[in-house]
Amino acid sequence: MAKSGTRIQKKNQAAILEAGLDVFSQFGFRGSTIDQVATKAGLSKPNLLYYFPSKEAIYTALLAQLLEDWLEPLKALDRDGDPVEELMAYAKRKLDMSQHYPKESRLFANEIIQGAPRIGDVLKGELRALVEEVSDVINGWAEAGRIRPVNPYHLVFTIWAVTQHYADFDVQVRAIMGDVDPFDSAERHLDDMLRQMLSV
Amino acid sequence: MAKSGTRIQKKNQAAILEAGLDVFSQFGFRGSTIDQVATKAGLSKPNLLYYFPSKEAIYTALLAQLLEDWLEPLKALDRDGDPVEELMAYAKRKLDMSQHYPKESRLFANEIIQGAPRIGDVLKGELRALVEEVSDVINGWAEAGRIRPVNPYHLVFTIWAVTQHYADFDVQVRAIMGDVDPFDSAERHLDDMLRQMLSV
Amino acid sequence: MAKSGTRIQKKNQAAILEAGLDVFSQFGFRGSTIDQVATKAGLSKPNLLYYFPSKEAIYTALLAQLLEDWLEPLKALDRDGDPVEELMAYAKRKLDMSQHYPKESRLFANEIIQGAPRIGDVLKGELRALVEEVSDVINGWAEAGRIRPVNPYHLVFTIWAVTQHYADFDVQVRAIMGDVDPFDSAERHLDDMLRQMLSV
Amino acid sequence: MAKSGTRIQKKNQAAILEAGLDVFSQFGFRGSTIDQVATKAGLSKPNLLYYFPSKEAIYTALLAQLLEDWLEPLKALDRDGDPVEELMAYAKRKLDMSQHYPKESRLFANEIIQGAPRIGDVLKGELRALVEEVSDVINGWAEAGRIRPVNPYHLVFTIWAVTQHYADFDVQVRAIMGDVDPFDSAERHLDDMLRQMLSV
DNA sequence: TATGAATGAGGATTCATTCAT
DNA sequence: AATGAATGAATCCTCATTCAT
Repeated sequence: MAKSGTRIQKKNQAAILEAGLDVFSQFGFRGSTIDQVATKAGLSKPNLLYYFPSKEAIYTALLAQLLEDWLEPLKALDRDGDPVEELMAYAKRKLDMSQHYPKESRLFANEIIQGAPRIGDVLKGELRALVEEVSDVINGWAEAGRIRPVNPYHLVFTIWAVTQHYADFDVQVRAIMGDVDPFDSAERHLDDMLRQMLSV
Repeated sequence: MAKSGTRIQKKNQAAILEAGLDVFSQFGFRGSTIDQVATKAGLSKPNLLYYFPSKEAIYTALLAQLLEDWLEPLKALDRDGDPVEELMAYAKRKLDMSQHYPKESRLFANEIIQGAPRIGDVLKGELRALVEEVSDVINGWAEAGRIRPVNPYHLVFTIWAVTQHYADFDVQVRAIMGDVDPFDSAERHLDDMLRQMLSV
Repeated sequence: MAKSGTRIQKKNQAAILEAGLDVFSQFGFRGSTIDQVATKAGLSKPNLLYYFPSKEAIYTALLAQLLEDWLEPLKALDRDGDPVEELMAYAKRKLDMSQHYPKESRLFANEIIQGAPRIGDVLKGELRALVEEVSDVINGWAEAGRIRPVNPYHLVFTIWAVTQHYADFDVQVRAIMGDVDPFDSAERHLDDMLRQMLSV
Repeated sequence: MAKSGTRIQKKNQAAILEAGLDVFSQFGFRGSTIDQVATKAGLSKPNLLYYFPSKEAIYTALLAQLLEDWLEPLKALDRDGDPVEELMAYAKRKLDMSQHYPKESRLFANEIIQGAPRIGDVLKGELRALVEEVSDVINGWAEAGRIRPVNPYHLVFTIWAVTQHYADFDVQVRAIMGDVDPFDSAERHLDDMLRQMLSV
């Protein structure tokens, strides 16, 4: 797919991916042009296409890279830890990602909203399996009486929805909250919400 | 903007708006073509442009129509009703909208994710004012000890995030839950979540 | 070509021709649209096409009507009148036409500049013959010593050029002269010029 | 606006401008198509648009270039020269331009006739100022008794009108004069006319 | 590695004209 | 005599991609 040799190659690839993230996350795949990406990456269009064979290739590379980061926190959930703390830590990590990597979140959101044409398989495969595992863990905790009984799927969706909202709907959130930084108070709210929902 | 006379006009306009909703909600504004909309509406491209002067006009008409429906439930919140019931009813309405009007939700999400270029003003104006009002109501309830103290802004965001997630991330939700209809269990979860968060 | 029956028909035909003159004289044939003409004439597009079968037909009708008015003053030149007075009267009539029918002049100019695709034959036929006649008259006058010897063709061109300039280059003339009405002083200038050129 | 580097760029730009002059001068702005220009320039349409961003840009570039050439002779008028000779030299230069650059003249005429939408400002600014200066010079000459008293504005218009007529109304002039080259006799006529008008 | 040049396939929109009523 | 509806053929312009160097 992408070249992976000298320093300059790596530098340019990184620049392209970063630029691609900027552009694709804002305008979506079809709404973005190679020119935008190339300009932002400081390269000429043909030179950009020397590193990635097509617009699609850049986008796909971004998505692939993104997916790993996306799934990773879920894998870190420890069935032997304290249930409430574990879930709250997971939510916290997701919120941090929304704060520090909002473009990634929006890129992902864009892809899903449009029907996940490029990552549908991952969703139905790896992600589904992962969530199933997590679901088992949560169900185990509930059966053991260590958390309130909850539908594990919807619990996971809730954490995703709430945390990603601050990245994906950033414009709306800030339009409503004005100059107050949403993240200053969001964590507290999330904490409270989960604790209420889960604590026995 | 749009003609508004005879039967055939109304019929075609409606067909165009419906087709536009289909297409725009899936591909976003830039990712959609007039051809797609025209074909789906059963019209030729120039004939479609006989009813709406441009691609943008269709999109704008959809957004405008959508925004009203979007803001309306919030206005229905009754400060003299039972706090928990009022908020749960609101959440329920939002969830119903996600279930029955998922395309509208995705169209809206698309617009917001891309920076709300066309409705930024509404967000900062009418929506912000509305949420501020609601925030006052919620704060009043909390101060009166009728619900647990919560950050009203984040409470509203949470309700939005969770309910809209089922429409906007529909593909992902279904990829994970398989053949089970998410909405069958979502309401129960939402109910439980809000009751835990709010009941004193 | 055009219907010619009832009052209403005549009224509408006249309205169309007048509107066509307005539009065509400003934007040229290709630069004008039937819609512009129809709107200005207070008719619907299809109704306009009920009276004239095509855009071209309106334009042609205008040109034809115009040509007569255009050639007519030349025919009025009287070989038995006073040479200088005759020529000055002719020039005066042309100047008056520029003042009172500038659109007609511009329509004509447009057509000629673009190579006279529609009236080339008239130019090479009727107009040429007319000018030849006039040329004979002028030459006769010169030979009789009643005016200074001049090239009759260029004399005619000069009269055309100078008088039509005030209509065709109206914008430029007014840009340069500011609020002063060019026609107030133009006639005097024209008079002087011709008298100097022609008087023995 | 236009690239300005390598040989091939200069070559293609020149080809485009030349083709644009051909086409625009004949059909006007709206009546011309990019395709016509591209074909005449020996380029594909998108390749043409690689050099100029739009149809308008080509036209504007032509007009800008043209305007300089257009104003220049006027600046050359020398208040310290012999009045009649200076004015006749100016007229001669204008006539030469009509002979050798008729397309430029027609392009200009087209623009003015249609209301000078793109150069109205230049007309009201630079051109007006220039003519005002020239007007002062001519008035000075007249007051000094070195030429007959004339309205300087109309004198200038007359020179413009008569000389440009041979370019702008070329088709008509040739239709009337047949095979005789108008320019062979035009200069003589112009000379005579100005001398009669101006000599004391 | 890098870029200037070129192009085919769209894609939005315009517009003269036709059709049905 | 009039109009609402419809369309095919342009026409301007964009853009991913290729080619030559």
